[in-house]
Amino acid sequence: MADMLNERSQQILEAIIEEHIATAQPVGSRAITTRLPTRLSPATVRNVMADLEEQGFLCSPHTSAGRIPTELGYRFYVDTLLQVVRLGQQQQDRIQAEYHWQGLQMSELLHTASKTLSSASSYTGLVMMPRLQKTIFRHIEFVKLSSRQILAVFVTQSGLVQNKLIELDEELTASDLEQISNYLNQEMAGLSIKEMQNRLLAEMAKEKALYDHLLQRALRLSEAALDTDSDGDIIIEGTSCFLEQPEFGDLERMKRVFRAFERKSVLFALLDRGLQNEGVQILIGSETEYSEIAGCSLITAAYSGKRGTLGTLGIIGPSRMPYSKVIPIVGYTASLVSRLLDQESD
Amino acid sequence: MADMLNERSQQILEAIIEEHIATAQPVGSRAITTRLPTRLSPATVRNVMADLEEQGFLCSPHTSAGRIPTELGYRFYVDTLLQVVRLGQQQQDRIQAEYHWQGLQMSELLHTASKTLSSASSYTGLVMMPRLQKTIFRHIEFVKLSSRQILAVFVTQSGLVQNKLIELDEELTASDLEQISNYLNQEMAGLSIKEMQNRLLAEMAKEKALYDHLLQRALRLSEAALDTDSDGDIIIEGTSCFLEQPEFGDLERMKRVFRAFERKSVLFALLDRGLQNEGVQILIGSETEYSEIAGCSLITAAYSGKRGTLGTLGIIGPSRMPYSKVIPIVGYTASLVSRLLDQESD
DNA sequence: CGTTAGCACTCAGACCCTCAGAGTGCTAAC
DNA sequence: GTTAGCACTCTGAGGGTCTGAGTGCTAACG
Repeated sequence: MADMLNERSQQILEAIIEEHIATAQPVGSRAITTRLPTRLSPATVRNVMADLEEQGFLCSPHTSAGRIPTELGYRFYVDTLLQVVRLGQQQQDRIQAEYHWQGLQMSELLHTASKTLSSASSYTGLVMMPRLQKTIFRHIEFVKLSSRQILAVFVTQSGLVQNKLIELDEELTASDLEQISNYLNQEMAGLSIKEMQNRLLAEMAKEKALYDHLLQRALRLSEAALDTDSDGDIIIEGTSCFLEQPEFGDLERMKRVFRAFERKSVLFALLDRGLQNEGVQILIGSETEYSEIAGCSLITAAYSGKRGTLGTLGIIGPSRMPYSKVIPIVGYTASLVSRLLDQESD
Repeated sequence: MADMLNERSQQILEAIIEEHIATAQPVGSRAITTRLPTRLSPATVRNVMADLEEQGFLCSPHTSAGRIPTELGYRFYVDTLLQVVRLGQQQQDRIQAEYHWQGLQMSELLHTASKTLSSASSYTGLVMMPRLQKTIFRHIEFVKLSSRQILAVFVTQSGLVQNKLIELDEELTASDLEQISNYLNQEMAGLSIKEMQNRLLAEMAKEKALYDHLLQRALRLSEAALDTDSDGDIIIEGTSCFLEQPEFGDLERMKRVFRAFERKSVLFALLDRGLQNEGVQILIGSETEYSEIAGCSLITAAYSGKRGTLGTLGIIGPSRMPYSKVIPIVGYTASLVSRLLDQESD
């Protein structure tokens, strides 16, 4: 792919894309000549631009406007031309300072992450809450609220706390509850929630005919406690950044984007895809495969606790986006969040 | 105030306002004649309209447009002309159905409330989370996560659960923790969090010289647990409804509104004001006293648990809003939420 | 004296035209 | 292969005109 273009064509493509990112305007041959290392006439640049258009890297909104990058153009730029620099120390410090780090709960930490992603990039910050299924069980506690009402509190290895109110159809004494939680804490520690659920189901099947009521209750109770309905929430911050983007001056497009933000399912699917990948993942325009957010790009990276990947975070903005600035921000935030989560679960 | 206008002027004002609410356009004398019970000529209506403008209820964007209501006009309409009907049974049912009621946690309940407010009204739903300070303490539990790390879980009378991670500078055994929580649960049940904090401070002062280490620790631990940083969050749903409103076609105004939504402090102050009032409160335009949301109106109502007011909920939208439809929605939602919260804390 | 018809007046918005500027592609010369 | 020159195209701004909606005023009417 990179071979399709000679050195000079690549330079010109890069210059066009960077100029367009800066100005949001179609770029003419004239403007490019000043940005190039070698002195070239506009006419020469025009020839090259015509070739680039032929090959699908550029297109022109109309005859007498300049050129703008296509999605293929951005993709080539990101894959081949762009060199990502690490984040400067002072910017790292500025981001880190936002997490005035005093025993934050995980959920607050992730809210902060979403906010800093947005403020540092001036695009919209996204953070996927950890998928409980994949986190590691650490501790469970049952709090008796009334005769038939129990609050289950469970904590994951990475410090995420989850509450669940359970209505009982039979009464359990405080010591029953203690026995049950002791059993679970001893037997299940170190399993993922998913594994734990499977184990519970297996035990329940095995013990079906058994007379050990307490065990049965334990199994049923913990099953209820782990039933994770609030799984996979997404924290979105800085949606108003979209209002600043000239390419969304069209209200119709803007509405589509905002509605997608409210439904969240689209963003969830996209962030979920990022779980598999190492490092920073970039989705440009229709690569997202959702027409609601046409013209948008997504930069994501997975964050992790001690025991592996927990979720993804990133930013979403128009495809015309300063990738070289945004990619390090996402990368740094992911590693910072991972580090902070590691600390937390000492 | 109501005496300033005779019967006919009031009818005409009402017709103008309702027409404007329906069309978002300035209303002409001609259009009004068809909406009036008594047959009048446009010329007569014009005379009345001129008077209404004189008195500040109407204004005209320019000479040859019709009239639009001023804030004073809306205020008079809401106070005097509008008769609020109760919500129809089928609409009540439709709203209530959204709360498929199976052991929801309070926070999910309130999220649902915000969503139904938005979807039922097609404006933006707002719900203020209860101010912990004012809720009633019910139960506290300490979960030992590691030697120096404790998770405090406390539950309020109305079923709100709050977690807090506490770092210790000295080690506490499991039985210490149990003693401490027993002490707190016995001594403090039924107090508001605010009262409880005061009580703790008083005890701490009194026992300063004392050698009862356990008590000292109990006091310090619970003080940390109750330190409510996440207090007063606001749940906003359906911001994209603003994009539909023709009066916010102007991007500048739209941006201001969205930024206010992101900062939340403005909305918080407004909802907080609604805590004092009985019934549904209506703030029109500049009555909100925040220029960021100029041209917006806020309809709010307080919701409560068994033991008094917990917080406020409502909707925000353009001042041109079908008050007669929206007010019952807010009122009904507030009472529904109150009822559900009452059930929960049996 | 309140109501109404008639009329002159105003103004926004649609429409059309023109023009300047930016940028292109092509051709021919370097 | 590169560049200068040139004819061509298209957008967007600016300005003029026209229409329709709506007004305020005046005078007549019951």
